[in-house]
Amino acid sequence: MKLSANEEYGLRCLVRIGYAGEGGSLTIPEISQAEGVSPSYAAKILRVLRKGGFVKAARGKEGGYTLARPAEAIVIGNVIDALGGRLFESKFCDSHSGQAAICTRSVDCSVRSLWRAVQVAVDHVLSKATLRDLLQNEEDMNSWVRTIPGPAGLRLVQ
Amino acid sequence: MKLSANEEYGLRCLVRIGYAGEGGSLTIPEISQAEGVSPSYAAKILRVLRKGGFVKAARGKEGGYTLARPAEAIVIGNVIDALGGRLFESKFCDSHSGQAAICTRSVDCSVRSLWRAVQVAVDHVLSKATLRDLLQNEEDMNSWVRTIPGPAGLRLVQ
DNA sequence: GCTAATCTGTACTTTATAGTCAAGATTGCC
DNA sequence: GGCAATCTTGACTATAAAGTACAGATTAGC
Ligand code: FES
Ligand code: FES
Repeated sequence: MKLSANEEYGLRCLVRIGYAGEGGSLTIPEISQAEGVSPSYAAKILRVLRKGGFVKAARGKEGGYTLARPAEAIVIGNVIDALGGRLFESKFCDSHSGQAAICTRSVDCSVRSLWRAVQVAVDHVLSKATLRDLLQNEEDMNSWVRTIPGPAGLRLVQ
Repeated sequence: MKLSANEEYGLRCLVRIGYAGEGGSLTIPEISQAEGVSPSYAAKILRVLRKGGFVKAARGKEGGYTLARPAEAIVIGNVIDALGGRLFESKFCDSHSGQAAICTRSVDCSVRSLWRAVQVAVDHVLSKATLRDLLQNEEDMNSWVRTIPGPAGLRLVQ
């Protein structure tokens, strides 16, 4: 259960573009340098973000990437889904092997129920966060996190 | 953000051994067949579970694997940590690149705050689940999940 | 139209994960 | 002791993910 490189850098690139403000744009070399990844790799990641509909690209001189929508309309959960897929999806149980009593896939499996619960917990946080929320400093973000109803908010406070 | 093969099969193997009951034991060929993985691979996974202190192995004829502790004393969160590591740990931000305003690693990063919140949400589910909880059918497990305070429980009900 | 800056797409290389294999060590039983 | 069933270990191969390279297409400005 790790973040993939796509997820880690993809989200950071998106935040970086968001920092450029309404209509502001950044080029691949700029993003690349800011995030400390190679231009080639940045291009690869930005392609995913573009295909996901989160950024728009302008070619040619004076080109660059800009947000496809206002930051508050970009839900982080959707971004992560585009960059790295979900932890648990319905087809998950079609792909793994094992027949007997536990994982009869689609009949009766307590493990599946647990994964589903974890996915719900993750979604609960990521579906509430928008890019707008990430365009603030860590302290403000921590305050925001505490506003999430439920444990994620509560326990972060310690 | 995917489950690794270790996590997926490791947990299922552990549940399988749990099904053998108090003091009951299973051999690698048995586990392998039940879970539909090769004996070699089952052995590799069981080694991780053994080193994590979740199962004990007996060699020789009449050997096999058995739970190292009662099922209710095995917290699934710990099992997953042993099998696949955590989503977010403090050293996470030491390893990624990028210097400028967002990810100054350890100074001020809203993204980090979000990952931390996700980790907390995951822990909230996995730290409450024990192997005992998984030794029941899916319906009972769903009921159990609903007892988790907060969103994971609530939203699974739909 | 030319040039330089930019994105786009595909193919490639490198590295990490997944999965296999075989030789060795331990134990119970006869 | 000898045998067969079992776990243990490290090295090996295969596959997927991460990261790079490059040739092509688009655009602004002159
Ligand atoms: S059937 Fe998918 S985890 Fe058991
Ligand atoms: S410093 Fe680690 S995610 Fe930004």
